[in-house]
Amino acid sequence: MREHKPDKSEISIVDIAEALNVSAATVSRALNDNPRISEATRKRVKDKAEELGYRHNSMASSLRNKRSNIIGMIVPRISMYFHAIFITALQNRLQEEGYSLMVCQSNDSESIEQKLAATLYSSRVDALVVSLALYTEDYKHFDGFTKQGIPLIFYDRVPTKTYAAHIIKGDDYRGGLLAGNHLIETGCSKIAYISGPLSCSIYKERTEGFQHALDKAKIKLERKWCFYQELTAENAWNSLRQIFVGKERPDGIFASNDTTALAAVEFAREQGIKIPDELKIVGYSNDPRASIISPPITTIDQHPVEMANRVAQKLLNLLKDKSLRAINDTREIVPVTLVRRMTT
Amino acid sequence: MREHKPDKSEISIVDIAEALNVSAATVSRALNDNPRISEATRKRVKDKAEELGYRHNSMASSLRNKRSNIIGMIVPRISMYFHAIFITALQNRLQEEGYSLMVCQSNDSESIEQKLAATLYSSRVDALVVSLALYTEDYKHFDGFTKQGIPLIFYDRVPTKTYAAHIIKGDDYRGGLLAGNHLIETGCSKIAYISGPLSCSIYKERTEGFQHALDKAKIKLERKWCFYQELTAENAWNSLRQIFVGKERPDGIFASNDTTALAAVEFAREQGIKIPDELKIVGYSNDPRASIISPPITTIDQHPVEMANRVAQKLLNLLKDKSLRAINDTREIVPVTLVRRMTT
DNA sequence: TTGTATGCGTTATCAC
DNA sequence: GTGATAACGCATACAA
Repeated sequence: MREHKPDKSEISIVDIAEALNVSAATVSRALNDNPRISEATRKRVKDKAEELGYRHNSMASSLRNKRSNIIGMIVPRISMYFHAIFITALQNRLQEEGYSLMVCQSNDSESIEQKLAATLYSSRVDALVVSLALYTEDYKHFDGFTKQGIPLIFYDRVPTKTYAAHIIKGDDYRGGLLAGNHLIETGCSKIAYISGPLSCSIYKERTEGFQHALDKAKIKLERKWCFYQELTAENAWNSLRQIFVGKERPDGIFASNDTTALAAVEFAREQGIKIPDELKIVGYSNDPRASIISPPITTIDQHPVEMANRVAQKLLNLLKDKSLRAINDTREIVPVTLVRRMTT
Repeated sequence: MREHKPDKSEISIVDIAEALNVSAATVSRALNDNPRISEATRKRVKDKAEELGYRHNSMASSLRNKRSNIIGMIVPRISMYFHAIFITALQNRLQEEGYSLMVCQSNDSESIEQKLAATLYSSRVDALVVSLALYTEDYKHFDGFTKQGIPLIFYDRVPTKTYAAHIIKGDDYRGGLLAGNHLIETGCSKIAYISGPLSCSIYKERTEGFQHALDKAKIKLERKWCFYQELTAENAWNSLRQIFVGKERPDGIFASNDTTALAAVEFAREQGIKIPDELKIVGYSNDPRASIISPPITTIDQHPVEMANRVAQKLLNLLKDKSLRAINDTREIVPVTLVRRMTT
């Protein structure tokens, strides 16, 4: 028996039903625009709902429907330009379809990534979109999603080993190749390379493409001029100091992100090294900062919006048609573009 | 009667209970580390849960508890440096306490902001954190939160009119004052001003502080050198062209964000105007781009991390102690700092 | 320390 | 076109 609760402020469909002398089922149907309900009742219900200040309870609804309409997302950091743009584009698209994005940051820590995966897993997200942390080489923490048939999509930084999931990534091999070819074509022969760790797919593939370009031109990549590390400005400066310590100096640098390319330009400025005459630089990502510094930096554009659109499309297909989930290891490659500026 | 479902893959506490010959209540308690349960049972339950691949269902839990452990958030754009840093700091703190952040972007559109507020409202977020869109001057879409006793906190871009909500904001008045004083002290007397629209609290207050500085020095702000508009690079260029169209030129510019200050530096470079000799520039926000351009830009730091920490603290207090919700119109001001660089 | 019973708010199924 | 009912999974009050 329902007791009288004078302070009961939350209105449920039952309250509306009572007020209108109809059943809760009818109210639910009317509110959901179910076609089997008369126009008149629909209106009566909606008006009364408005009047009573009813708000839909998506927890109850989700529990009943077994879907939360929430898409989980794990990214390294939202402050990275590429990811910020990607997230925005994805969010705009998903919002149109009634989904919300729950964006979490791993801060490039594998252990945080694991915790977030667990949390999102029990939060019952309808799908998970991930760009991996820098050193994640084991993907067990995502197994549950696939086992439960929850769509799992990796973008940009994707598994380097075989793993049952959808993958949508940039053409990093080509990016590395373009960068290498471009440096060579503009006359470089002694090239330094500052890369991210090879545990991370994007750096691994950029390295392969870059290496291929050098091999073709029979240019050797000097061991002492190669770095594989987290691409912070500070690390970049340390590497640059090491690279320019001796008499023999490179005439080109491929930096695997723009933060590092930026540091290289600043380093050269400090050292009085002329760009592009004495030193050419190519970065990666087309971060806005790359076009602001003097000289503006030649870089590789990854087309984050297009990548987001492809992820959105894949996601929506998977969400709408469960039968598509039988296949869970598709792979798409998004083209990259070299943007030439004044450092080459 | 429970039917046999061969493909039933989701394990509930009932399944664990049956497997262990205990009640569901016991399982629930064991899983939640309820002290009134024996160590032995707790372990048995947890082991079995692990074995069966049980995952907690937060929808059911939320429905029952009437709390979602989700904090809603509406920001203009996550690609703005200030907001990206703020969000990250807030998220890190809230995660420690078991809350998730649902970050939504208004894209500076009031109508999107309204929709997001409605969605988050029926998503049953436990609290809402908002930085307003550029032209939002009516706050009705947030009324529901306060009515339901859901903590509502505005940060940075806050209501300009009296509104029952918690406010944590930067000292924009002081920021404007500092910028004005600094330009005057470094010798400017003919000052141009490119501001955001005055519908937005931050620009309104920066304008007041700036105006106060000029008044004190008996410097008049020329009508034709004042702009109040969305602070995009494109708008900035248009304004700059208008400002520098005639013979009489300003010797100082206060740009109310760094995007605009950046444009001013580039404009000056294009026009051959010497900075800081012929023209001094002060920006706002301490965006990383401001320190990268040549010459690096003098700007105002808003201390996003400190602001986020204060919001987190306020939020957690409100969440933990419902009695605090009696007061819903507190106000905190976070100090700002002038960062002097080479444009002044 | 554990079990029983109940309800959170919604919606699908079946009946009329 | 509408109603009655059950069930989603969990956690609490109350009993034992």
